[in-house]
Amino acid sequence: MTSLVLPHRRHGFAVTRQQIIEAAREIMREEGVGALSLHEVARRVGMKAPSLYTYFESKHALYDEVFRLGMQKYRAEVEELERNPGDGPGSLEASIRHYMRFADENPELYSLLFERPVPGFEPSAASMAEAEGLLADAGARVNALLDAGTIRSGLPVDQTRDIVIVLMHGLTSLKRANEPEAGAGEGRFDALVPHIVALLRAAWMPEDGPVPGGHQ
Amino acid sequence: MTSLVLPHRRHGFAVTRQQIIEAAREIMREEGVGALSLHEVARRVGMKAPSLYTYFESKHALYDEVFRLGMQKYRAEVEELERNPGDGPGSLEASIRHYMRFADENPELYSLLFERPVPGFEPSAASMAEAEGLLADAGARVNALLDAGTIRSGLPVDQTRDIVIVLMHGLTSLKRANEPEAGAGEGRFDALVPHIVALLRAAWMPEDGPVPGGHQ
DNA sequence: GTCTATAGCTGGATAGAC
DNA sequence: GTCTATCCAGCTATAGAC
Repeated sequence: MTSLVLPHRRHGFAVTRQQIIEAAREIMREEGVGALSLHEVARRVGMKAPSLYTYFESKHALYDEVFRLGMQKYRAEVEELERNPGDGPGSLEASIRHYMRFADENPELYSLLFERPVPGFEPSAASMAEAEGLLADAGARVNALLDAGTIRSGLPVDQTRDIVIVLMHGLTSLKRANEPEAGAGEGRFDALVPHIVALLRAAWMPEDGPVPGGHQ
Repeated sequence: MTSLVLPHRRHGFAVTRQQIIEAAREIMREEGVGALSLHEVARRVGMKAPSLYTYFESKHALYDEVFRLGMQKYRAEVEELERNPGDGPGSLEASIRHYMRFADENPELYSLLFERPVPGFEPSAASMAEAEGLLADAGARVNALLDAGTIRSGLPVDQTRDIVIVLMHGLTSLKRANEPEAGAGEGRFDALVPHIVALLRAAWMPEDGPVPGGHQ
């Protein structure tokens, strides 16, 4: 159980590293993901830029760590969300709203994770593993919704999952581009969420039609 | 009919201006929209950077012109597409595929127009007018699809239009982030297009169910 | 672990000669 | 309309003293 990893010293190293990451996220949030600058990071943590190289090999390595931690954070939130039971339409709506809220609360993470706005930045293998885990999580989630009859598609799980992701991502991306000032739950695109849940519920279900109030 | 606008001289001014715009698009395509640099533009058109200020007031003004012309180009393509008749599912599928193809052929325009990746860049009033015209076009288009019974939503036209846009944009944005190398028509997300058309066709239509082959 | 110094490059924009 | 010169600033990254 001996720690093979941080902190190297009594506590300073890991703490400083965390501060650097926080400062980097702050800059990305304020100036855009592509505007990250090591000089500016250093300024904000009270250092000179070269000192940062003690903590990260390069600017890309800093991006990569923010990416990896961002994926972990999103996955942890989803896990927490699923601690509440439910396969019904309410839980699907909650998942979509959570995705939108995550983008609202962590725009710099949303952009870095799901929009890939930094040309030349490719996530490391470790980071990609997180991303693939997220996709697998989503597949399992959609599978449960299909089993419960909350959504019907007549398609393989993977394609159904992709349609759900397309809707979540389309809503969020358009909201951010067209209504960046609208808060969580506000605006044209948030208003569509219940209708989109109904759409997924009604699809390919000619026999009985949508059941707006039903739960299973 | 006397030209109130370019060219000021026999022909040189407008030509050079066009070359500058082309070079700018080229850079944005290669390096990312945010990486546009006037020095690099000048290099490519065989000038020095200060000379560009004869043609554009600032870097933002150049962005704005690319934005405006990009909107015009997309709208013109849509108009051309609609020259072929049709309110059926085939024409909806064609519209979605056109959106994806536009992003594939003009990634720098797609990003600039629909993703807003340049912090601090706000389109001018003239450019916003183009953007609003595009939204109106889309509304009219969706209205025709509703009238023809190709899609059914039980929602106001504006919300139906927004759902269609969400789907088109979600498909395209995810494809670009996750499968940037896939060509037009290729990949997981392109494969979803027919299913999404069927989804919009089947929605809120409990009486008769989807009619995959039907046209009106 | 942090610093100074520096290399070596990039950028947007303006003034003023021609 | 294009240029040179310049201003002033930014940046990533490395070398090496302390």
